[in-house]
Amino acid sequence: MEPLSIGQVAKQAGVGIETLRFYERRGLIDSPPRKQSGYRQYPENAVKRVVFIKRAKELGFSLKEIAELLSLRVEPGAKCADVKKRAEEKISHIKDKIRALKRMGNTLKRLSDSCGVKGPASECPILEALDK
Amino acid sequence: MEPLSIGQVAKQAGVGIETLRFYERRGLIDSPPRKQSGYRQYPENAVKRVVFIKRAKELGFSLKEIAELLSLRVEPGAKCADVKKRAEEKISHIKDKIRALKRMGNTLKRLSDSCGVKGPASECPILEALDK
DNA sequence: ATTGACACTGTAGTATGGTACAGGGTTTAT
DNA sequence: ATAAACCCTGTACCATACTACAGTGTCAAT
Repeated sequence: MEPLSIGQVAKQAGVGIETLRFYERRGLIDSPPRKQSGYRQYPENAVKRVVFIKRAKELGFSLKEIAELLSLRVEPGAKCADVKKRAEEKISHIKDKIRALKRMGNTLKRLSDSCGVKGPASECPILEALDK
Repeated sequence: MEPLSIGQVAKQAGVGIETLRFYERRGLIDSPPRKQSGYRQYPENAVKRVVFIKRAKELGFSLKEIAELLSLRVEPGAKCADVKKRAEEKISHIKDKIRALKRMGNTLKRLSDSCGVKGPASECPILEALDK
């Protein structure tokens, strides 16, 4: 399999070239081998890794958290149990996030439902509720 | 009613003094009148305004969005429906996030459940799945 | 009157997650 | 061979939402 240039990885993963170099500096992707010219030569699975990062970001994980998730597979002495433990921590973290978002959503929904559509904003129950 | 000092407003609203000056620069709170000394003299309702900002932030609005929300109250022609529409947009974003998090949580859970505890991480099904 | 707490402006720094050059060298296609 | 397209490092910059000074002036209590 032909190694990929940074531009090819960027294009396939749907991110900018600068973003890849940024992720590399942050340790989210491995420093790939270089050509004699210094050009990066990415293995094919680099694209998958970047897509994973993108997805995790969309789910609200910070880059730091994503680095932790990714480090699960790199640590040489890591036992499967360790990985499982981290995964479970993440699951609980995800549940907390869902709960917080649900609270937020419910509050907004309650307000929105109580909102008529004709009055001036000065009588809007959303604004009034927030004003208390 | 006695006007409030910036420190009093900060304390009552539960924010830092610097935050108030920052909000003032951003146009989220009105520039209050000043004493001859230059000290800010806030009307009592300044506290409510800051609490409004705090709550809206907790509901996931950015300061920019909050400024827009606040401006709706001031614009004479603003309809309650406009505010409702913005709230509903927020609700839909929140729902998307929850759905995505649930997917990720389920994926992690499935992996975690299939994970033994004795093997080295290199054979861990979680890690293998992340690589896909 | 003097001390300590409080306030002022202006500037700079923090963290997060990138994005945009400048000033080079390299590859590829014609 | 030469031009376009690509890549390199390093640094600086963007928005967001604060937070922390430095250097100075003011207010309240004793």
